[in-house]
Amino acid sequence: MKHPTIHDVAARAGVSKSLVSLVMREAGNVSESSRRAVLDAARALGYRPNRAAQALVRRRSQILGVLVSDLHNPFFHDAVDGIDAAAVEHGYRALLSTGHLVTKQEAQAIDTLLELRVDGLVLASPRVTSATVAEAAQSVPTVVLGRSVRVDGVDSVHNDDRLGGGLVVDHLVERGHERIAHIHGGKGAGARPRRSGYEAAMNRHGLGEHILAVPGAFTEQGGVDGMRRLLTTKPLPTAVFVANDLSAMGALGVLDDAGITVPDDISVVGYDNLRAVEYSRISLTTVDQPRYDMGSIAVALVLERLEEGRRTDRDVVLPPTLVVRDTTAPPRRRR
Amino acid sequence: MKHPTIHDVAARAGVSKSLVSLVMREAGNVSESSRRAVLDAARALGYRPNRAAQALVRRRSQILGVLVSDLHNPFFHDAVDGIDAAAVEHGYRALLSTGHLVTKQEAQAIDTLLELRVDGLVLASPRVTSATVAEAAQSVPTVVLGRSVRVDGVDSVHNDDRLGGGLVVDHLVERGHERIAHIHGGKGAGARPRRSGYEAAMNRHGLGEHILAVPGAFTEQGGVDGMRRLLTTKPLPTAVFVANDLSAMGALGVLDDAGITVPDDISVVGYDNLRAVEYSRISLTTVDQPRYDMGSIAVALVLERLEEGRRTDRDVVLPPTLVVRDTTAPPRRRR
DNA sequence: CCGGCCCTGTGGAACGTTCCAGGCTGTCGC
DNA sequence: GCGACAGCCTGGAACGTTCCACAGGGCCGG
Repeated sequence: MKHPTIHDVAARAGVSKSLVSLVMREAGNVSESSRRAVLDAARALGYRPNRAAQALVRRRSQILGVLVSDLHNPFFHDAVDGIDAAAVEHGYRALLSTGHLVTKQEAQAIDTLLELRVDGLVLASPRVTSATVAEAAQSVPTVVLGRSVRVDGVDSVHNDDRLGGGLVVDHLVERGHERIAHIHGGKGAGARPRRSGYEAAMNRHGLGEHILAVPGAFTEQGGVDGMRRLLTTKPLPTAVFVANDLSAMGALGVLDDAGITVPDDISVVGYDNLRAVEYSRISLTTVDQPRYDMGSIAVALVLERLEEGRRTDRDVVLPPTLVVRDTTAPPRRRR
Repeated sequence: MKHPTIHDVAARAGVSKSLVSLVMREAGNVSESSRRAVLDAARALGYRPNRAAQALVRRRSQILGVLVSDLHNPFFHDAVDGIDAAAVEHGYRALLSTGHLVTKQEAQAIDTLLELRVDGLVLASPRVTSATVAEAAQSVPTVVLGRSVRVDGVDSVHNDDRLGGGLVVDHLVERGHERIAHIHGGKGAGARPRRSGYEAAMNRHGLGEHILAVPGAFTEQGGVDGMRRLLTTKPLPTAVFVANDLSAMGALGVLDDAGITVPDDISVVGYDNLRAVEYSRISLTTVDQPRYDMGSIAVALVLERLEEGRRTDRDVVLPPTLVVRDTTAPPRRRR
């Protein structure tokens, strides 16, 4: 339980602590014999460099902090894969922390990361206020993933949610739908633009009168609540665009319980293209975002500030793509 | 980008660094006026204590490291919830790292955590060798979650996979099945005992001759491969116990593609009771493990060693429970 | 009025590293 | 034979904290 230090290694190898340091970080100008002696001593003692001490003197920890707002949402898993891979590739390690969708806990998680003096911060769909984000960005390069952000000093990478919302409506209209409703994502990342994309497209198609957006959330429960609400509307919509796949799952469950068949009675579209959704009761039509790439781009953005000294803000927007599967069909002739 | 230090705060507040330290960690014996002055100065400067420096001098970081073998497997999400909650409750923070199911990456992730001098380590279904686990345990209290482990100095918490495997067979036998096959989980955590539970139960029911275990893995792909293999066997089994839910999803997909109806033609049982599985094509019969509790127990085990100085090894085994849903039915009369 | 103690506050050492300035050898060129 | 220089190695300062020993002042009791 007692950690050997560089001094212990030095003593055992019969050299100075400086030499050990030189060997450990593979600096040049060390004789082969000393190198060997040090390495042997280190192995024998089970020496492991203390990153905290290292970070203190170099002012770099080589660690990137990642805040994941909701570990349960598969959207983040691929993003984290991308983050992790990019970080490692550039000699950094990613450390995750989560706030379980609770603002205060998220803020504390960010605090912990910042106190640890991570070199950069990736906030995946954070729920915290932009003031908190701005504050973080003041001490370390920070990028927000999954939502557009207008805070000074903060970069962001996200897909074009507005466009994605439009894509969905276009597809449904093409299939012949007019009464297309939307269960929106509340304060979730990207929820607003998805909704406005929906509304704009509806208007564009001359279906403004059929616009109907009911509240939901980016969780299963959100979809359940939204769909229940929707089922009380007088002429049932013939198609529903649900804010994300997770909530679409919930919505599908409600429809099933109500004996409403998808897509015969009603068409459903989600957003995110989660893998699990392919295996759902019925394969969901959805919108895909390049999650993995978003993760690696986020890291690239952090590194640009960190290593190249960029000071201007960047907002990277990636295009979403429609994935048509089995939950969308033309509407029933008449109801 | 320059982090203010305790000295900066001291200068601004007109006191000594020691006083600032006293105030920041809420030690007693500080006058109200000094406290206020320090707090104001800290706020004005945006001071944030440096955990690395703190950790260096107290030999505690108040951080628990968590290695998650596969972020994509929902099994871990609840476990992490439990870990996080328990950690926070005891004044620690959990930091996650992942190895993406690759042994070497996992080992590196553990290394990073150890170099950071986390106070304890929770390894969730690690893929690394027990030598690596033992090594980690030598420098810090370590508990393995999700698999039983026989390494000295390491605690573990897991469900009784052997019992779970038996539960599944009992259920199927009770429904009238005899040709019950198993797609096992390879080297996955708990895969071996689940398999031996299956085999023992088969023998117990006098169905030893029908034992048929084909290789799989704890991933969707594992289930796909296993089921494809199974479909080539001469008299098709009437029921299949798949090593975990994730692979059961894959297996169900294969059956669907082959035009085989579940549960009419064949019954399927998974393991883990993932939430998504309730919403799958057809609600999966599965075995539930108390994931959240496993997480909090893991933390408790770490803390027992850390704060109470326990030195004996503990192996906590939790009971699994069968969750009967829609993928199991009596076998077809004759085929 | 003095000794002691409590209360508040201070400086310095230590934690485990890195980095800098510099110190030996030994070789080479002239 | 001597200066220069390369190659290898060293001690000490610094990083931002905590903690310890101690200091000054006020107050109390005798």
